[in-house]
Amino acid sequence: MTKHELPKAYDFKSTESRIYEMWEKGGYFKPWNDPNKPDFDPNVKPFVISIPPPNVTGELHLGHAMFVSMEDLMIRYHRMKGFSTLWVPGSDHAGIATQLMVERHLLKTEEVTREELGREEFVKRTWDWKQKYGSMITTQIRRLGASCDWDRERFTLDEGLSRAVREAFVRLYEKGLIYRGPRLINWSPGLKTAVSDLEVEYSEEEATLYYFKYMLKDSSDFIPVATIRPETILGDTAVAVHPDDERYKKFVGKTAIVPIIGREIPVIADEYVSMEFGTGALKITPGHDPNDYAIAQRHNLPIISVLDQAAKINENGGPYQGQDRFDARKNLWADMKRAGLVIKEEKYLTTIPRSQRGGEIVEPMISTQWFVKIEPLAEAALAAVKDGRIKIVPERFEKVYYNWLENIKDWCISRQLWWGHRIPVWYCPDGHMTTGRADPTECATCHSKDIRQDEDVLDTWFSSGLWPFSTLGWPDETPDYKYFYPTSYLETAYDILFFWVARMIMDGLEFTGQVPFHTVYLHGLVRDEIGRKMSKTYGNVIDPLTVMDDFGTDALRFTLLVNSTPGNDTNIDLKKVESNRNFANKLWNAGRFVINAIDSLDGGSKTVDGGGQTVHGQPSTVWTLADSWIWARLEQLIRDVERLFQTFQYGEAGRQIYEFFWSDFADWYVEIAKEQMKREEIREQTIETLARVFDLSLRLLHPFTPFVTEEIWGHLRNAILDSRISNIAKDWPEALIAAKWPEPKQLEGWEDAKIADFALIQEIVRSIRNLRAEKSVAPAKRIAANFAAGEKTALLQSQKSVIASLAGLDESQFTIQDSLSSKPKDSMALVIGTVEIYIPLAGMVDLADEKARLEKELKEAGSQIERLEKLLSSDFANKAPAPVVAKEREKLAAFKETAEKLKTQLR
RNA sequence: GGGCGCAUAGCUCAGUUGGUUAGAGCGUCUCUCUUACACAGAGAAGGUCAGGGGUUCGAGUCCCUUUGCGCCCA
Repeated sequence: MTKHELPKAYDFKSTESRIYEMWEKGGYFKPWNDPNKPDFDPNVKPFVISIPPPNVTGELHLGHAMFVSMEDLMIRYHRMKGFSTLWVPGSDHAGIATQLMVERHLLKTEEVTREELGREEFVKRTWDWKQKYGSMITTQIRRLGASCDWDRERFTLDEGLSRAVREAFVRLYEKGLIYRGPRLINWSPGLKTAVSDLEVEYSEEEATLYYFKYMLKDSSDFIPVATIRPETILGDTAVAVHPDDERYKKFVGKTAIVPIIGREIPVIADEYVSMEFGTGALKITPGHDPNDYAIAQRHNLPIISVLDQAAKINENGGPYQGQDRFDARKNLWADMKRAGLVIKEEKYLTTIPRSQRGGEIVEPMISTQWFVKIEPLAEAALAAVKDGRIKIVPERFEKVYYNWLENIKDWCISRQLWWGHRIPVWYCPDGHMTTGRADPTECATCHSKDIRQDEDVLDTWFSSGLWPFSTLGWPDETPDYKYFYPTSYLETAYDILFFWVARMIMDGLEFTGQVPFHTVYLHGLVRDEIGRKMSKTYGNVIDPLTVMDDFGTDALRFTLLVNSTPGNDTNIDLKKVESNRNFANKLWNAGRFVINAIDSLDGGSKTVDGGGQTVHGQPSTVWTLADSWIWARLEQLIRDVERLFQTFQYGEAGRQIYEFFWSDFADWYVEIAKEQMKREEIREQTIETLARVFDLSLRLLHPFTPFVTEEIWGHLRNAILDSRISNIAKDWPEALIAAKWPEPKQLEGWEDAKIADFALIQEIVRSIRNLRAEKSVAPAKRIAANFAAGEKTALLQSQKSVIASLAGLDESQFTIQDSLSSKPKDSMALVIGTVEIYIPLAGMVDLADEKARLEKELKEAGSQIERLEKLLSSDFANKAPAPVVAKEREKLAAFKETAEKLKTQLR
């Protein structure tokens, strides 16, 4: 009976929540150097990430799972490296999404609209909703293992953050960078609000192109015109043709008649008109088209709006007033047909602007809105990346970022919603505007007491843009702000580079004078197993909660982290998650083995270490080849992982750790350790090596798979502390989350030789196993073998029991000699480099088969020799670096020897 | 129209200072419940690295180009 018995399979269900609670209660998520505490040291370097705030009413999806996994990895790594690490959590109020959700809910449960409730009551109800459901998303984020400092959780509508929004607005206003006015904006008729350019998506769709006659006044002449949206004819204020167009030149300056409603409008000439497209003539509707709007500005044309807020025809639409935009289209067209104005209709592929939320067709409309004059901010933001103060990973997104900022347009920040930060501007009856950090009681211009606040709220992104500093206390110079700002990394998906990242950079520079972070890491989008976007219509949505239920959080995290590369989309396949659950189980079971081994040590205190070379503090004077090899491999791994982490190649790092753990540690070292533990003189050092290598492996894996590593590490630590080798864990903290990250060491010079020697042992073992499988030797059957090992005799002698146990050889019938006087009878021969192996398998040796097998190998060796001789006699030998050439020469020599041995066999 | 990405084993993907007959997981085929693990172990099959050209002693990797797919911006 062992002291620390563990179940046979890792049970993530009973582990994850317990571990998370332990971390959180233990204060491990908090920065160890806290500026609000008396022992604070301002010289300690912090590492800070602010979470991309999810919608407060959102539900966890794989996008969240991705960013949480990635950021938690970054945070845990830096925490283990000793940084005073802070991950600031929180959520945003998601104006449109939340308002819609609450509206729907109210309609369903109470059958009331928000208009019926009134603004104040509706906002109150929305807060109630937020109180009730607002913690759902953060609870789900916790489930992913997020090691955020929850005491510093923020919400964009909190008092502090609202004050930051107010401060930002007022500063911009006072600087003249915020203005209000009628402009052509994108109007969402369903939501009845303006949306920004970024919130409009364009999709290629089949539409109808309507051709009709624009009749000229007092004439039977007409100009043929085509349009996608006939209802906008009602708002036409000109017909435009190209100045060089021979067909229409003569009409320029004449008057055209708007169909049905009969308004007189000019025929103008403008170079913008394409002579090739459509009929070559353009109707100009400045109130409902951005290009027409620009033309109207040039020609001083009047602007007529024909749609109301619900996209119904307004009073300017004559007989069509009150009709929905699409009904009006049909009706007007029918009327025109009757009037003989219609030429034809044809199918036409065009881009249709749709609302990012809801998908309805967005209408360009003239509307009075608030805007941020963005150019000065954009210039500063551009410079910050260009001069390297901010680095974007992967680099190619810098170009995308430049392109956007160089062509940026003013940002429409007002929304006709109730849920959000109300615009802090008050109007008096004379139309004077008053703003300020505190609510005004009178008009600043005329001192009228009759003032009312603007009805609109700010775009949610206006507040998220302040996130990295507003969450730390800005505009106050709080201890947190002073110490933790600027933050370190900003990690998010590339699809919100413009929405959020660019705006944070602009705002950070404008309001704090500093870049808000020095590195932007962008991950890709998560798609389904064949690369499709997840959507409810496809029915291919994978719910991360279900995945965690089925395979555990670690498996999901590892899958997302290891199967993705920076900036590239990743397909999630449940098969992969399953295999990563198996990996967690592998860790668990390797842990059980190591812990059993530790428990099996006799009591009493450990004897004093010998001197000599050490690796990670362990004496190496009596190391076996396997011991040296696993250390060399582990040190190599630590160096590689460090390099990969520094260059943001987290996926590759994870793969390498996985590979090391499964293939090197579990498949080879553990198997050899079983043999070594039978030898009393090296038993303890073997167990120590198992414990130390396992410990370091868990540390490396912890940022990827925090739960299983924490759990098994805790058991490991207890087992070690209860054993005679307790000294190796004497400096370990109580939890892995707080353990020190393995630091890379310089090579000591012995490593390559040990790795090469071990590779020979592996090759020999594999060859024998292969032969056994080919010849269907029963797995349990111990067989005899005779080695002629030449210069490798001493090495192989020292590894005799290792080879025997791994290859299933009978040690009493296993000889290793320099050479054999004669080739053993009835044996099969294997040649590995200079080593010849004879396996006597009486009755199973078919001479013809045997000959064919050896000839095949000889042929292979021959072709290698040919290739290498050709290579080495080419320019390669002169121009390639010496070590590379030497390596190839060695290979050639080895193949030559193999070929010689094979030839002897065949004689 | 401008920009970017991808194309490697049946499938999904790694492969980042170019180093020499390419790796993983899953799937497939043998064998084994060997005292950590069948969520496992051992073995095997499977690729002209999309096509063409170039640079180089050497190209999956760098350059040009063609084709196909995807994304972003206008």
